[in-house]
Amino acid sequence: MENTLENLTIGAFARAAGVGIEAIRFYQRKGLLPEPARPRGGIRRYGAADVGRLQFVKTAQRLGFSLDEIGELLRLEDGTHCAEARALAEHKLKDVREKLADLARMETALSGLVRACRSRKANVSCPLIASLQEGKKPRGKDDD
Amino acid sequence: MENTLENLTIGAFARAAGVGIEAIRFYQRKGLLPEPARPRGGIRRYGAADVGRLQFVKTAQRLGFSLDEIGELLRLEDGTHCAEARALAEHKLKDVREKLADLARMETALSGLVRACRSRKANVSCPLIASLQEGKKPRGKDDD
DNA sequence: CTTGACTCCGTACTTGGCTACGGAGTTAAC
DNA sequence: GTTAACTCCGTAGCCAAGTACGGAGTCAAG
Repeated sequence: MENTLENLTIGAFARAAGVGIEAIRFYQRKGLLPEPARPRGGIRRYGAADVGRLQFVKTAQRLGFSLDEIGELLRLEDGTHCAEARALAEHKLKDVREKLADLARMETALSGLVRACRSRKANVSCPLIASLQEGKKPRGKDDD
Repeated sequence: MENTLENLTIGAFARAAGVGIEAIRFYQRKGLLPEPARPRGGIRRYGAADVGRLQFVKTAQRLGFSLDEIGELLRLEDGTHCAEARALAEHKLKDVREKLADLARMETALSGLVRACRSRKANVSCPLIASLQEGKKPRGKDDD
């Protein structure tokens, strides 16, 4: 049987998404990826939708989400009932927006550094810490 | 000796930044946080700058940076020579901008879901995977 | 119908990032 | 000046996220 985009062996699937076979099996055990049925004891086959799902897992991971959190995001993708979905989505949205704000501040600081480096050819530092402190509440002894 | 914001014991430092004492010592071993000198065999003291640095570590971690990468970011903060800094900063900037783009797409998908949930009170799903696929090169067999 | 590459599945090992433990020393409060 | 809480430092253990291994089964090409 040929190995088209809708008929991938696990090895071709892994190559298509740029991960190892063992990682795929690991994600399946975690419930993040489906385990297609084996035709009468044969081998499982995967399709483009699986590749997309796996790439999403890797992208989300890079954005700082744990596999458990990614599982929650995938439940949203898969469509859950509205009440449940909405609460979860709002929670994730808050998280994503905070990350966006922090990353944007980091972007500003880094691009400032690059610009400074381009003009004056001297020793420069980069106020990364200070830029991320803006917009965070200063911590007191009682706010845990 | 009192425990002011510029004269923190490690315990107060940990509480101020919301982490455990052992984590601080771990970051010190990794070179991410300084180990202040011990006054004639006494105990180390920490200040507000250390708190900021530690909070930066935690924030960056949440944004998907590993401790090694955070070490690189801190080298930028601390000011290295321009040539080196610029290359590193440009590299990190590229990474940050990719993350920003992905997070923004995720934000769009999630806020769309929340909006949909607010209006129709039905079963909805959330095209997270599709939204993140836009702007990614479709993978062929030769582009690794 | 064999051969070589691949799949399946279980188990074990590894790495990154902490967390716990414990004995010896330090400090602050009484 | 003793006591309770805290610090120091080394070592060990833990959890998340994989990675490696290996024997048995499957598949496709010759």
